[in-house]
Amino acid sequence: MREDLQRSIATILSELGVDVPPDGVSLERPLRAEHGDWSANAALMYAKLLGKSPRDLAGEICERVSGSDLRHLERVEVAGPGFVNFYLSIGWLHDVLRDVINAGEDGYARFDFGASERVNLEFVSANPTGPIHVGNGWWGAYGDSLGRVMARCGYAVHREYYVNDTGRQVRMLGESVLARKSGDEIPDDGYQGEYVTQLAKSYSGPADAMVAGKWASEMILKEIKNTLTSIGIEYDAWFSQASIEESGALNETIDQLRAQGLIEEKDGAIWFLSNTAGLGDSRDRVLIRSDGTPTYLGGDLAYHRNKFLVRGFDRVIDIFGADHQGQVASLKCGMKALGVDTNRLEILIGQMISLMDGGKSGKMSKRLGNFVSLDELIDDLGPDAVRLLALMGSLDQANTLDLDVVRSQSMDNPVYYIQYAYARICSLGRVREERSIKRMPVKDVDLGVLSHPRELELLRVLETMADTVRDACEERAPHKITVWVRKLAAAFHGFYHDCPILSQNEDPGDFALMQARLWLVEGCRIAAAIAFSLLGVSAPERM
RNA sequence: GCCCACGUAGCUCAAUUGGAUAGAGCAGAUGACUUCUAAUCAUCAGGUUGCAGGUUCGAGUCCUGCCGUGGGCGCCA
Repeated sequence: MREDLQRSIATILSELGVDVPPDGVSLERPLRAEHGDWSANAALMYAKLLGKSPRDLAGEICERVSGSDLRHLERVEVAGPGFVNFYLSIGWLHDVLRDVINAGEDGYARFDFGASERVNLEFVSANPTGPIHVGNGWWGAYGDSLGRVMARCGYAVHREYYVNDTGRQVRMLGESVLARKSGDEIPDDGYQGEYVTQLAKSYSGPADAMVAGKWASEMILKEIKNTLTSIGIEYDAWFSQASIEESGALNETIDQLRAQGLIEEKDGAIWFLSNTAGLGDSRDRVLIRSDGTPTYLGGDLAYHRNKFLVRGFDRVIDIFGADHQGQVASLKCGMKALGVDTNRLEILIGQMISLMDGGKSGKMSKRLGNFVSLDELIDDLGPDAVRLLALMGSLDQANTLDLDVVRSQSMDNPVYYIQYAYARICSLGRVREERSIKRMPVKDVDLGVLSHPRELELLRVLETMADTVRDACEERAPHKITVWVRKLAAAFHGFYHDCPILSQNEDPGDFALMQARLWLVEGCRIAAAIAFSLLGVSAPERM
C-alpha cells in the first residue's frame, strides 16, 4: 500500500518536472488519526523548486491522485501548510493481517536488502580479568539483538568477541592470583575481587605471573561465556589477541603503513604518524613499545586489518563502551591508511551504565572488585528481564539503573507485560482445543468483519511491524523492536479486555466474527514471536 | 585546557532521523473480575524538551555560544 502511494506520487511529481530521488518520496504515518492513514510532504519539499505555493502544489497532487484508482483509497485531502493526507478504507488493514498470516513466523518482516553482505559484528570483548559487569551485558544484549535483526534483513552476520588474552593485564591478574595464594599483598594495580581468591585456591601451576595469568584468564573466560549464554548471547568466534600478535599480522600491518611513510621509530618505539601525517588523529600513536611488546592499538589495527583485508568482510561493526571512544579516531585513521573505506567501519559507542544500589551510586571498578556483576543481576531478575531492560533504550543514552527499583518492580517488569500477552494468546489456543472449536482456513474467513476500535488499533500496530524491523536494522537500533512490541502488547491487552474471542454463541454472525478474531490473535502471535526472537526474549506459553 | 557523547513528566526511557497538538512505564489519585489468565483494562494528574540565539513553511531533532553530567586525552586496555 505504501509503495503504491509512493509510486503514484512519484509519477505525478515527475510529470510536473521534479527529479524524484531514487529511494522514493517521503511518506509518513501521521501521529493523529484525523490526518489520515498516510501523509506526504512532497508539496512542501518541492513547492519552491516549481515556483508554486505549497498548498497549490498539494492541491494539484491531491486532484491527480484522486483521479487514479488506487486500491483502498477513500479520499485525499490537503491539510496544514501543504500536506497531502490519504484516507484509506479499513480493508487495507485486513490485507496486512492476511499478509502476516500467509508469510508466517519465518517469512513476515523478513528482508533481503542486506544482500548477503558479510558483516563482522564485534561486541562485549571485555577483558577476561574478572566477571563481566552490567554495562557489558547491556551492550552485549544490544549487539546480539542487532545481529539478529541484521540477519533477518539479509546480512550475513558473523559475531565476534575479541579476547584480550595477552599483555600487561594478564600479568597483573597472574600476580594477583599468586599473591592471594601465598598470602602476600595484592600489587597496587592488581585485582582485588573475591573471585581472585577463589581462583588462587584452585591454581596449582608454577609461580610464574604470566602462566598463572593465562590460566586464570582462561577460567574467567569460561565464566564469561556461561554468563553471556545464559542471556542468549552467542558468538561465531572468540578471536584471540595473542594469535594476532603471534601470527606476524602486526608486522604486516606496520610494513604496509611504513610503505606509505606513516611509520617512525623514536625512542626505541614504533610510532604510527596518525597525526603528523595529517590523517586527523589528535596525536601520534605507539604501536610497538620500546621493550618490543605491542600496544593495544597495535593489536587492534592488525585485528581490524585482518577483518577487512585478510578475511574480507564487507562491513565491520564494533560496539565499544564509552570508555574506549578514545580509540575510535586512531582506529579509523589506521584503516583509512590501510586503504579501507572507513564508511565500512562503523563504531557504535555505548554510553556508560551507572548503577544505584541502596540509594547511593558508586563508581564500579573491576580492579577494586566492588562492582555488580552481570551474573548477580541475572540471578536477581532473570535472563528475560535483563535482556529487555538492556534493550529498552538507545545505545547513546547514558543509563541509570536503580537496583532497588528494578528489584522491587521485578514482578511488575515490562517483560511480563509483553510475555503475558503471548501467554494469553497461547491460553486462547488451549481453551479453543478444550471446547473443540474449529479454526477455519484463513482463506475462507472474512477478515472484513474486524471493525471494533480495539481490533483496528491492533491491526494498525501490526501494520507497522515490518517497517520497524527495517528501521531497527538500518539505524542499528534494535531497541525499536522493544518499543514496538510493547505497543503490540498494549493493543492486544486492550483488545482482549474488550472483545470476547471464543464466543459460545452459535449465531452465524458471531461465528464469523470469532473466526476473524482467532486469526487476528494468530497474527499477533506470529508478530510477537518474531519480535521476541529478535530481542532474544523467551515466548512463554503460560505464566 | 582540548576531544567525544548526553541533557525530554518526580523516576526510568521513547519520539516515524526536520513534520501537524512531544508519548509510554513506574511512582500518585479513582474506578472495572460470576465469562477466554486482573502479571490486565479505563479515567485523572503530571512539560517553556538545560539556557540563549540562528537556519525555514515547520526544530526535542540541524548550526553557534553558554550551563550541567558522563567518558576520553598512557610506551594501560
